[in-house]
Amino acid sequence: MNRASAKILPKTMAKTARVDSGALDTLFGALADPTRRMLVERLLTKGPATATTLAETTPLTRQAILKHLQVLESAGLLAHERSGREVRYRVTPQPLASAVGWILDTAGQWDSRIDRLRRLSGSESST
Amino acid sequence: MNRASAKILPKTMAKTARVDSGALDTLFGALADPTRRMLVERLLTKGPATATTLAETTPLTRQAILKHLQVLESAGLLAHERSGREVRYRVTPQPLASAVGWILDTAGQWDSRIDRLRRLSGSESST
DNA sequence: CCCTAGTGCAACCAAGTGGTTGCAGTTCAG
DNA sequence: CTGAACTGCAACCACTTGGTTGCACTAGGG
Repeated sequence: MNRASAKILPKTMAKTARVDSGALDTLFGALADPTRRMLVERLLTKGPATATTLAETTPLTRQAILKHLQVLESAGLLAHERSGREVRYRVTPQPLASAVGWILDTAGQWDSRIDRLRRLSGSESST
Repeated sequence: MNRASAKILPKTMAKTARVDSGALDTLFGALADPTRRMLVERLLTKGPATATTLAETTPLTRQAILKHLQVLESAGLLAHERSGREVRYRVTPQPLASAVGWILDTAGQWDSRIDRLRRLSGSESST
């Protein structure tokens, strides 16, 4: 998503959601990296943590992790708060709804096999 | 998704979650570009088309569009078929289920606000 | 058969990404 | 106060990415 900023998109998509495409760019872009997804999962399961702490359990340097955290934060998936000399990051998963929104909305243009998608979405923890 | 090699995803994705991270990389990566999302939407709403045709309605060259189509195809979102001297691309949205799967699964780790996500999933196009 | 429309490379380029190292600034503990 | 532990920049590097141009190849149509 390098030279992407304001690209022209057809108005054919005049229906739902419409989280401006830039947001989707950074959102999907943030999600497109395994390290970043790992960080999100980690922060979700083990709670808020600092870049330094997170870096300890990876082969990456603190700075690399920091950059990832910042990418995630700029996508709205994280927030940070300072506590003393530490900076703790936590997940703010709301933007994920935009992603799911776009996907479902888009797939909705499609045939009827969308039903499979819908069912899938609902079968994650129940059946 | 730069240093990530292209992976092929099995069509046996009846089970959503755990789609191996490489597939999610290319999937989210493919979705992280507005031009690419535009192409998917276009192909969905107006049906299959060739790279040349698609390029006519954008400021980009045929080759640029072609590259995007190939990225989408390697993410499993498109398939192409030759017909005479034309090559027609069509959307194969199944992989989107993986994306939704990961998101819902991940967000499921979270609190209970996941409910909002769930509701969103079910309210996009209540046809 | 020859011409044309359409596809398929491959080279090339600028800018973006993921990652590193090094160092300066801050905050807490003795 | 002094030092250790953290955070915050900034420079730098190799590799990817999105895009271009140019040209060879292929399939049909007159």
